[in-house]
Amino acid sequence: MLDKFGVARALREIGSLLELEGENPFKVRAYETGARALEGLAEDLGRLVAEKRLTEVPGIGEALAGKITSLHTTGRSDTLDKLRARHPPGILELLQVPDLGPRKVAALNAALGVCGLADLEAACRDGRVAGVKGFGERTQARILAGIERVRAQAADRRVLLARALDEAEPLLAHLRGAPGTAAVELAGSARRGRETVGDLDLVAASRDPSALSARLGAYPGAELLARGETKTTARLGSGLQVDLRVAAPEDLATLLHHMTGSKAHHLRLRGLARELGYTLSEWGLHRLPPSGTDPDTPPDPTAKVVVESEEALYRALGLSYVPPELREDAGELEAAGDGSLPVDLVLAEDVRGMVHCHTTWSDGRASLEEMARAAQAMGMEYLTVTDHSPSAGYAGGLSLDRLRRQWEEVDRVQERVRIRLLKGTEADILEDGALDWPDTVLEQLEVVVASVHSRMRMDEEQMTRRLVRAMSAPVFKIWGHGMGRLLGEREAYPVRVEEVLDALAASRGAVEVNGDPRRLDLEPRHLRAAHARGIPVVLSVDAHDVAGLSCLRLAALTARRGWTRRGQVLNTLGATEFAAAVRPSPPTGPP
DNA sequence: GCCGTTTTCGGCCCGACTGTTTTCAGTCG
Repeated sequence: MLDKFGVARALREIGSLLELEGENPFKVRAYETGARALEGLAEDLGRLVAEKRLTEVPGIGEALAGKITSLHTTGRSDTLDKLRARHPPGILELLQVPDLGPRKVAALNAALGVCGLADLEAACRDGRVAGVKGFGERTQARILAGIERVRAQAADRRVLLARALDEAEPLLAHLRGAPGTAAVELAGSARRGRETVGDLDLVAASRDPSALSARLGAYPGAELLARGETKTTARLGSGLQVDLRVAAPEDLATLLHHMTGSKAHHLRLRGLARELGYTLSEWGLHRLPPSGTDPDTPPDPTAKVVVESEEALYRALGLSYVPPELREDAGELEAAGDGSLPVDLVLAEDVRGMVHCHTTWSDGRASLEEMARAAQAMGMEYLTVTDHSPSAGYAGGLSLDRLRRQWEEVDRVQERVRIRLLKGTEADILEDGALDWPDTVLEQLEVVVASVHSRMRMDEEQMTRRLVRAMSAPVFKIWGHGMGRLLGEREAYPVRVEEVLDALAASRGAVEVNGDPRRLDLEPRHLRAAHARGIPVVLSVDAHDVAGLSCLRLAALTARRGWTRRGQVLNTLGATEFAAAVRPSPPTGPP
């Protein structure tokens, strides 16, 4: 019995092992496509299997449906069992070594019998790899270095988006100073706002590529790893890798688009281009020669279509513009084709109030007044003061007595600042799903964020019940950092999100997009599930100091990835409207 | 292995860079 992620893993393993055997690359890709289709499944896998409707899913045909059914119901597949029997167990980890693909792994295994990282390392150290046909001393040294990196990366592979953006900014400024350079832009997963980033992808428009790569090499701490005519790779002092691609100014738009990805989005887009009689690459959009033309005929220089911008590229393919944050092949191309893609995705600039702020009253490091003045200086119209509640003892949670005294300070500070301060709390969701303030207190507050901070190792059933109860509370509450994940440190807790969202939709409340660089929670797919239920959203900073207020941009990127529109975000409202929208006390109905 | 207004076969995205070659295969993104 495997869930959809387990089945997807098994399909990828089949694909990798087939690749190792030199199987048709398109067949190999079909397994990857199938795995992706499963992971993105909106419907329950069990139901699709039971109703024999798997082949209705694009990318899944008869053959994959059979294997998926077997893997889902029995946890096994004959194909996978046979493949595993033919290969030593450690062979797949060799594919993780940079510059080692299926062909080379197969060659090394055949010649030297290596079947694991330790084997391969030993073979490099005593020089046996260099003796294999197709390999040499340099390759052997690269493999050895690659093994080191695989091991290092196993601990800490990707960096947080916030860090990648912080590193990109001064580097971009540095490169823009290179002679003959018209533009340097950030691309890659950082531009798409992915929560973690493997490397920085930069693109540039320049008539003098070598000046630009020299400039990259001269960046303090940078080390050039590869340097070609149009592509340069470097490692920054921090260890972060940078890929810089250079094109002539007229090719910048297609290069930027290419390097922004995602790969899945590109695959679909290129297929679409081909259907319309074009071929798309980083070097532009070209009309295909008429079918039947000898493939060795040199390309027709007039076949190139002028593409001035990414917008123009999508337009040429009959699509509305797809912003970078949406380019994940998660339905955006279908929506861009039929005009249903949202055009008013929220921007950080749309936000008028800072939500979810801590102060020295609990575990914040800045005073209430410092936070208020900093938010005011950023142009904000209001700030919610949401310090921790009584059971958050570890975080200096407020007692009722201290909460009342905090209100007095809020009133005092309010007289000295223009920005409106809203009295709130970040209430703990207790083990049984109750909030840790009585309703009588909650109803006197102006904002309630409700979050889980303890007992996170419950099973899925318990956690779902707990959160369903919390989200069903009669007060209006904002579900704080919904899944409790800490990127690279702690997994999200197991919970049936959709049931929790159903409860929230039936009650009164909103979901938060938490901009803490380690959280970025709820994540995009769950945001889309919230939108589908009409649940409003707040972009929040969860700030514990003045610098934390700048997390707003990360919250906005994450919200955009979740297809969040401006009108769905409560803190794009003015202070009075926002306060009315989130007021915890239930509206007084007719008698 | 999947797919179909080119529809049950014959396609399937495309180019840069490296190393070991001596004309190209493999890998990567």
